[in-house]
Amino acid sequence: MTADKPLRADAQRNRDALIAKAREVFDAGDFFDLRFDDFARLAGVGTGTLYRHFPTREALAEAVYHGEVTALCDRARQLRATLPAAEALAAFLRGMVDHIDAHKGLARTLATLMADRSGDLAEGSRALEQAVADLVAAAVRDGAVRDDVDAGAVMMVLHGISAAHDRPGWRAEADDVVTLVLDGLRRPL
Amino acid sequence: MTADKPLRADAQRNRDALIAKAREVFDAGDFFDLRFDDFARLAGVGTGTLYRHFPTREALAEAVYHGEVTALCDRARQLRATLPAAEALAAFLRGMVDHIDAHKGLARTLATLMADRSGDLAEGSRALEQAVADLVAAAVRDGAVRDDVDAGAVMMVLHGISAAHDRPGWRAEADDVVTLVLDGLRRPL
DNA sequence: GAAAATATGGAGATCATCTCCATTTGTCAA
DNA sequence: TTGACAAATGGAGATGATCTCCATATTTTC
Repeated sequence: MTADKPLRADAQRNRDALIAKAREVFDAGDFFDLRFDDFARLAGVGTGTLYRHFPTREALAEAVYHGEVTALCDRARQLRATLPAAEALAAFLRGMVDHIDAHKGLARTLATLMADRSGDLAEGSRALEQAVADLVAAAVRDGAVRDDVDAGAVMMVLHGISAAHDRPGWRAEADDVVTLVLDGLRRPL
Repeated sequence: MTADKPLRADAQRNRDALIAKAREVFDAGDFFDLRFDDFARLAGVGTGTLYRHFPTREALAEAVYHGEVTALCDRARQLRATLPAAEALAAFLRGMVDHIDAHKGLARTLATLMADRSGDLAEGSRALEQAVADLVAAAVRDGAVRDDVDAGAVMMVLHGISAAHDRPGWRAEADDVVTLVLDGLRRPL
């Protein structure tokens, strides 16, 4: 959503339709088999409209990702409000693995489209990083985890989990990675 | 290298030239700004020759990656031969961070090109995974690390380190991730 | 040295992307 | 409710990158 002013109703409707259809096609794993023009058709808009809202596939992916991140941040706040800090962090990380597992196609497509921009990303990634930083900081304050590793390292690990979606043993390995990281965070206590 | 039979000398020469130039352009970060036809020109071959050896940019990336992996596997063997198992594992992981740090453009370009295929990859990735598995297994035998986490989890983390190359605090975070993983591996001892 | 097989390379065919602009739609004020 | 104005639309066609075909060149083997 542009920060400036709200879109006209028809523009908002079209943008929402594009994002919804994109999420669907991403999760089905079909996005790369489609011409972008044809994706516009699928979403019920013209090519000019598609390009006006999202000049690149990556721009579209960022918008889809933004929606995912919003949900994940809500989840993080929820956990912090209801669990002790260390448990909240653990639950959040394991919840992310569940989420990626439940939306494999989506995770795969987003990881691929955004492979060239994991760091200086849109608002989305910063918000997620802040949510993870808040979870880690709360656990540090509780004395439950070490204070010499920040959220950036956890984000990097989450990125690896998300980006390695197509490994055959992905689920078990992702669970193991979360275990290693949580144990590593508790290590020097 | 095809497993079947050796290439003719001129074909081998052209293939080597393509791979060498690709590595150079990848590390310079220019690959995505080039038309593939123009890359052929830069490498000193015709478009037909480029497409004959590497039908896609991803195919070219796999060949470049294969060279990187060969070097990394050599390094792993060297470390296993000269250090105690746990130290060899630690040195290898930290060495990978050094290597990625020294070849940022290369790591970035490879990660981007191969974003859609981290798992069922070419011979290259399997060889690296075997090398890491051997390092982990040796450390388990020494009783230095837990035996309930296999090399797949370590590979996933390494993937995250490599794929998150453009984060502003990349180096410090990568070092922290290796620390977390090593501490996590030692955790329940 | 000749024959056969394989490799080459670049013009041009193919195809996906992207833009332009005539037309349509939405919003707002009177 | 209507008209003016601004913004949005969409698709034909322009643009540009990819990819293939095949005449020619080179390598290999006997």
